[in-house]
Amino acid sequence: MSKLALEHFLPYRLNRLSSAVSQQFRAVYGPHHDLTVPEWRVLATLAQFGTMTAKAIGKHSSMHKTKVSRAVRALEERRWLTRCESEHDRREESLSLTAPGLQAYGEIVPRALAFEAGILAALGPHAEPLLRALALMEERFPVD
Amino acid sequence: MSKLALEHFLPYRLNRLSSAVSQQFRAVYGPHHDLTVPEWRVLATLAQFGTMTAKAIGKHSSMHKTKVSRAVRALEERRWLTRCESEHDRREESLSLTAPGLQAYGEIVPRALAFEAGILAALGPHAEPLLRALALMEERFPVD
DNA sequence: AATCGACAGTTACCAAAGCAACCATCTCGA
DNA sequence: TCGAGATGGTTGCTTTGGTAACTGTCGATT
Repeated sequence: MSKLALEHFLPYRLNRLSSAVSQQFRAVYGPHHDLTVPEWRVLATLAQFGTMTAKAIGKHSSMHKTKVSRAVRALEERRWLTRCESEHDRREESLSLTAPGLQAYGEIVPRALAFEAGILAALGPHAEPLLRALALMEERFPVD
Repeated sequence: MSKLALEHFLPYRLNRLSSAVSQQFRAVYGPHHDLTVPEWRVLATLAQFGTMTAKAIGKHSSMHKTKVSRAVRALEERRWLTRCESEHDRREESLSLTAPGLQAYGEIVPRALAFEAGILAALGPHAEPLLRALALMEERFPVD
């Protein structure tokens, strides 16, 4: 009978690693601004692209529309984001960051990049191959 | 102001990939035996090591004790697992798989290995570096 | 042997995520 | 122009996961 060692099994390892990295990453924005992961993703996406709709945010950040909806509301209550009804289609809303939102983003980004750089530096020469392998796997497991 | 592209950000990419792989993997044991991920982990761990306690399962599969507790109960109700009070310490229970549990495991494992092999094959020469990088990162983000 | 702190495991409670139903609006075709 | 289906977004329900409190047992110290 074939055997399987869980600790060497790829899906398990990816899952474990992803959780650990996410949890550590929370320390980057946690202490100052208490964000959830979906909120962070909405913030980052809006900062990256400027004004856009909830649908577009969800597509770019791989989040279900309910997750986006709730994260948007949370950021709105924090005054980091404003809604503005699109004039040519009143179903959708144009979302954009406010000045405080942009400022918070500006504070988080350098630390986020430093966090990532720290991991890549620890990988040293293995960083490059890892990123290539990641890209290949992302291609194999595309966004739904 | 520094910029961050979410789709290239390592924690995001790991998280996305891990979810996608896990979801695809559910198709491996999903259709025949409807297992959750924690249940699969308990099954795999018990099959790997034979009789052991819930605490030990949690440690090996990186799961919180409540997750283990619930997965164990679910497998017990399915008659895939039996509890047996340890005689030298009545706080802990010796858990082991039943014949049906072992049989289900035996059916799942080859397909799980094939699933993993498929991914690694698609990575081709990038597989080896990926695994090395994974190991390095696991070292950097150890189990709590 | 009585008690205190540690420990295995369960349960209760709360936060987060997904699914499905829903509302409002748009588009397209008769 | 009006009706049917599609679409952006929200809300309610259910499932899942985590934290903390609890139960019962052990080991050690007295």
